[in-house]
Amino acid sequence: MPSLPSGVLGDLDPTSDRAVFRQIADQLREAIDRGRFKEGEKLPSEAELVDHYGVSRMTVRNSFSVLQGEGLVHAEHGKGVFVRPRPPVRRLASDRFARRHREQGKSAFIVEADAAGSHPQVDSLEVKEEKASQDVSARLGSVRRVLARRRRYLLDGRPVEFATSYLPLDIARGTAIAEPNPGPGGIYARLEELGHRLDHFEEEIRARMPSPAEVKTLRLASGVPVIHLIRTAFDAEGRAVEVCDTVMAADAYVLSYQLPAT
Amino acid sequence: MPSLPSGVLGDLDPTSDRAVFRQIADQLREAIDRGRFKEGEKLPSEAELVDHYGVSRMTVRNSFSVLQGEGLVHAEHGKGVFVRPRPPVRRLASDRFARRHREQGKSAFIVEADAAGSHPQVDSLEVKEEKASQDVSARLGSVRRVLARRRRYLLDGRPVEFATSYLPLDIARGTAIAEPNPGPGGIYARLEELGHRLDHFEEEIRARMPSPAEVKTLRLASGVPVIHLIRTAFDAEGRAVEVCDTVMAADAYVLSYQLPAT
DNA sequence: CTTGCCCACTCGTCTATACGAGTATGCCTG
DNA sequence: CAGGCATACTCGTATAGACGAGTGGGCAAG
Repeated sequence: MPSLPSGVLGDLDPTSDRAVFRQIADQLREAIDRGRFKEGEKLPSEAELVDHYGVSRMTVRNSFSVLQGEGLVHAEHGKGVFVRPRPPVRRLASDRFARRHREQGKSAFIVEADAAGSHPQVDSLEVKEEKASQDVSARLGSVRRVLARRRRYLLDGRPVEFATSYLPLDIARGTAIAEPNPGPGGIYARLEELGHRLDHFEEEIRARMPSPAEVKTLRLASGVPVIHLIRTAFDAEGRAVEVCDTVMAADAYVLSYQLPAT
Repeated sequence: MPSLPSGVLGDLDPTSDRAVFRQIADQLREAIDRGRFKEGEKLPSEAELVDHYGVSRMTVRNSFSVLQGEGLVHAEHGKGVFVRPRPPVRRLASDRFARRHREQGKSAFIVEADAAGSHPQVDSLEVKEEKASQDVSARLGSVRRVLARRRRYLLDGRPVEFATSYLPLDIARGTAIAEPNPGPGGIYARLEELGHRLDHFEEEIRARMPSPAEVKTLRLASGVPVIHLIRTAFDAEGRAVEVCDTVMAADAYVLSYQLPAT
């Protein structure tokens, strides 16, 4: 059995009020923060820590579960526990839907990812008519049924975002918006062609822990929250013409907004 | 020993691949989602679930820890495990720092909370000069030392937000901004009086799990992420005159932005 | 009636053990 | 040399038991 790198981890304080598993978690966390264990690096195995601290295995596992909950480490069955690497972050600027960005052919996601040197993918295309949820109906102004466009975005093979656009049927039915591929500039370009000149967007942002379904869809590690963004697009008459419900892996995004001071 | 409410929780499927503690967590989660256990209500005790499912106590505790990680429940020592109530949410509009909101005497936080019928408090006032962190220095344009204004915001006694404003010394030193109470309209009003007409703000938003220090300061339950917002204020010359670093309890906030479509 | 104590019930921490399953390595066999 | 298997290591799941500590209700003493 390989022994621990000396000096990285200290001893326990038996006189402390702090629970043993918390003390161990504290020491590991500090070692990670100080860079003694680097991103992607393997932590000492459970057995090694059992030997080092003279505690039972469940106590060590308890420590790991604390760090997992904080999103600091992740365990891989059969391999070990590793410092969770910070994935490349996608930056969303508040002007990403401005009209000037809508002229070219490709979607904003593809363009941005290419620019950042990542390999973008969009999958799980589903376009169908369905009953509007209570929330969507309220946002769109009491519509009963809507066109729903679902898709999942991946960067370098990793799912980072899952989004659904909802549009009133009287706007979207029978148009290019109801096609799997709505064409250059996306559905916002199509909306404007159809005479719905976009005036402004409203975005609501929440953060929370993911549901089990979201963990599965976004392949989230434990300890990674999601950013839940709901965007409503309004046309020049003040009518809500689209609601887009987006769930993002929080470790893959920074949202950036520019606001006037007036 | 009180017996379980009948019919709420089913049996285990011994043929399933799914781990027993996950099956139990699934059943509890579903019962909560369906409203069989309401907000604030006590779940069956560990001992009751041990009896009901015929498993060991650690297995039941493991189930609870899954739900705790999802932010669905919280345990209270000596009392039980409860469905976590959703706290009242504070809504932050993107125009909350617009000049027109800056005329009256009280701070935005106090005004909004009063309007919402909550009892607001601001504590942990600390105002001091200090060395700028690398990040703050970069945002403010390579300043070495800054004035830091720290404060914590509470709603109905619960801490919801912890914020630090950083200002270059050449702007803030010796002014009302360096006072614990900067006066009506806050530091933005003072900045404008000092000739720094505010032009626009830039806000960066991240979500992540809290550090242990943040858990303590905001008294966060496990399974509650934080929203990390960094706002930079620019004056009419394009100079960054303030950086405000804010950490919010994610279960207490919805951020709302209004964006032009042009 | 009030005070204070005891006790039952709750979750928190920790030990010791067992077996299963995924991974990687190296050796052995063909 | 190539393939397959044995093995040792990893974490995952589950059991059974022990003691500690916070909470609240009931009972007994004052």
